[in-house]
Amino acid sequence: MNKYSFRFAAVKPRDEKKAEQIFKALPKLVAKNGLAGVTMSDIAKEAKIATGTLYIYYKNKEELVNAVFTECRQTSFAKYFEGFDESVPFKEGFKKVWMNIVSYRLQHFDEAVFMEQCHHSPFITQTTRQLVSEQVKPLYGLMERGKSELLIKEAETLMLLMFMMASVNEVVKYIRYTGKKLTDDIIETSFGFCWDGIKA
Amino acid sequence: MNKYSFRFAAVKPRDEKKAEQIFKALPKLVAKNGLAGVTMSDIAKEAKIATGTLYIYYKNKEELVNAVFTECRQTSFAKYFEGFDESVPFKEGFKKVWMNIVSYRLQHFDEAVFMEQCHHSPFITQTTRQLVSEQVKPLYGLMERGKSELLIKEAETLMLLMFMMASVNEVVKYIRYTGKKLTDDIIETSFGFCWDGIKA
Amino acid sequence: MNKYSFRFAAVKPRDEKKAEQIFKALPKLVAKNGLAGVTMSDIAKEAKIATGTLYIYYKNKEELVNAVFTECRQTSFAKYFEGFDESVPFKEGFKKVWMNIVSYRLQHFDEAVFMEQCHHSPFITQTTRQLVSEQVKPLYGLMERGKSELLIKEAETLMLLMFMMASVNEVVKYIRYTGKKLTDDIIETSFGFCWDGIKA
Amino acid sequence: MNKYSFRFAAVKPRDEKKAEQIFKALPKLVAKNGLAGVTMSDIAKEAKIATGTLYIYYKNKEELVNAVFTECRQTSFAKYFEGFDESVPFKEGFKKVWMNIVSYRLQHFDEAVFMEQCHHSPFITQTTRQLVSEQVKPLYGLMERGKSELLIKEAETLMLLMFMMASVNEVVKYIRYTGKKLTDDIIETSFGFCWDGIKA
DNA sequence: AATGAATGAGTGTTCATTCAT
DNA sequence: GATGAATGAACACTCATTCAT
Repeated sequence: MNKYSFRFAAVKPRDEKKAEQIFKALPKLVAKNGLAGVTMSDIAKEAKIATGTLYIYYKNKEELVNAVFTECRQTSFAKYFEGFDESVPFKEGFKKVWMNIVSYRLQHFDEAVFMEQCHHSPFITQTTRQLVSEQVKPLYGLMERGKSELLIKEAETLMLLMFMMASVNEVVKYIRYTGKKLTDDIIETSFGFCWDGIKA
Repeated sequence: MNKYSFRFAAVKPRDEKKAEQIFKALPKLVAKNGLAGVTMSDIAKEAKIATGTLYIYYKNKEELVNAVFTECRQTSFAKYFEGFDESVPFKEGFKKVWMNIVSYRLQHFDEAVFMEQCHHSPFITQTTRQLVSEQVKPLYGLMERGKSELLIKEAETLMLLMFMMASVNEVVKYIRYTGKKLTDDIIETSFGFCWDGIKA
Repeated sequence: MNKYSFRFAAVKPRDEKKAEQIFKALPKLVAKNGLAGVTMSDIAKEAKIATGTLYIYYKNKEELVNAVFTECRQTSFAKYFEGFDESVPFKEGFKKVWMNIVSYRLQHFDEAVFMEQCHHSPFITQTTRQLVSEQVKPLYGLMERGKSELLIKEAETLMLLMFMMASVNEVVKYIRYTGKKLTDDIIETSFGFCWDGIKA
Repeated sequence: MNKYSFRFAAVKPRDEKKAEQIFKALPKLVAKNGLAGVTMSDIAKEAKIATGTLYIYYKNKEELVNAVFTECRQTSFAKYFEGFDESVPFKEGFKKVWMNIVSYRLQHFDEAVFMEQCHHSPFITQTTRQLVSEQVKPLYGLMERGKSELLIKEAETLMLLMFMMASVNEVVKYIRYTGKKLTDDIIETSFGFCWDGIKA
């Protein structure tokens, strides 16, 4: 750099860390107080930023909630097939996925509660809801493979899937509300409920 | 002043019809707008009374929500064993109860949504939550009879129960979100998931 | 009234006095601080009511400003022809109206300032602006009579009218900014400017 | 370091081009949205600079508004006597000035609106207001010459001047609100109002 | 008891101003 | 100097609650 060079004015760029803080703050607060009880001021305080700053990242509360909701789902669905191997026998792969979902929801319980609360809230827009149905597709594929291998009951895929998710939610709630550790025993019992329920 | 005069009558501290209107208004509104979006003014309007009148029946919003929540649960649990006959074989009785729950939740879907929304809301007090566990007891008894007859897996009753309720919720959601009629086919499939999952 | 009669629940009706207080508060504040500087909280304080009460009488700030603006104009235009007699010679009648306007604007200077400020504000809607042009019609009629009697220059009525109002505003501002009394001398001089300017 | 180095030069404390952009932006925005509706961010955007930069040129919003207001008045008053020749007969010179003012205000209508809006705003300080009265002095001189030549009514100079400006404003508004071209006819009529009003 | 106008604390949001880059 | 993200006080507006009728 010399006298002929002009450094273009440096600008403080949007801070990725702040986006992350906001993303973490909302589910935590919702799990504690319900969507009803969370204010923008609460979110700002939890994320350790000023209220005004929230509005740099999101146009308003609705957009903030939708964005966090969408990202929550994306992040979680991304994990469901982690370590899943197409080549292993169906039941083993299915259990892997079932277990992945249980693990993720237990570790991110706040997010799970947040997403459940969002479902009937006026904040979540139709656009956001449509995104969700896209994300479910890989799970459909899995279930259909099970049916084609004649290992799974010949029922509508959506019903099978909803039942599977219901069983997942059941373990997660059980662990959370009893405060117990997720032992192998509990896993086997719960997965047993699920598998025996749907196996051909 | 005589027996026909009611000026100082202590009776009728409340108009049962109004209480009923309030009781119906809240779940309806919550199902539409989420607990977050329901105001006392909304409730009054839906119940066709004045806002001030709400405060004659309930001390404040929290008490109103708790009261309606409690009554919702009570009313619904009261129906679960309707037409249940101790003397019929276990599976038949179990299916009767399972079906009762499904039917009630479908017919009173707003109430189901309302209760789900309440679960993580700051409105529902600890006292109210404790009431709930009382109501569940008859279901415990049912499940334990199944275990003692060796028809049901030897798992913790709470887990079995939660799994049963999960399967109920699954059908209800399935019917609601697909908009389908609750056909015998769907009933058989769903109950099949549940029964095969827990049967010994 | 007897035991068969039911007094319908008495309700506190909208208080006309409050509407009046709001109507007076806004122009006063605008004259002091400009439309730019007036908040709903200021208006409420000046009208000695709670901020929330403003929203019982008006849906929002825009409606409040438009309503007060419209009423201001109506009230003032209503006074312009007070004591005006069609049968007196034109110049005399014209002077009466001119003087009425001057008097009114001096006595309600705040309102005059308020209305001027509104003119270029984003608050005043197109609907409100259209109302204004209706109110001007009687003045048009007056001016046209002057022209038909060949006492007034043969110019476009609108121009004559605007010039007349300009001369009114000039006296009003003069009195206000110098702090002088409105003497006969000043009246004669100012009206002279106006009359000599437009007389045939 | 020598005379060709500017490192510590006190010169160019500000970029004249930026000052000009700011000066143009404010009246334009005020004319569109009213003083009430103009934000520092709006000004920055319209002037194509960053908000922070505004604070390099002006300490705060009040100073900015006052500075632009003052400059507006200075620039406009500077034009009023352009092409004015002391040696031509009074009426001709007076008309020249009257016409200059009309022309300037029509061409810079935004500035005229801006200045009118400022008059009752909390932004304009007493100091700024005093500056204004200085600028008017040449107009006083003009009017007094008319009186001394016995061409103008023997009235207070301030009144004559205010009346003259009122007539100017009237034409300007007339042209703007009707959307008409400023024809010779309109000029003659309007100037006629003014001149006949004040001529001896 | 019933009403709904009135209240004012609290909400989402904006915006003048600051500050790290 | 220039930038625009960050700040938080202040705004328009809402809503649980009170109160005069």
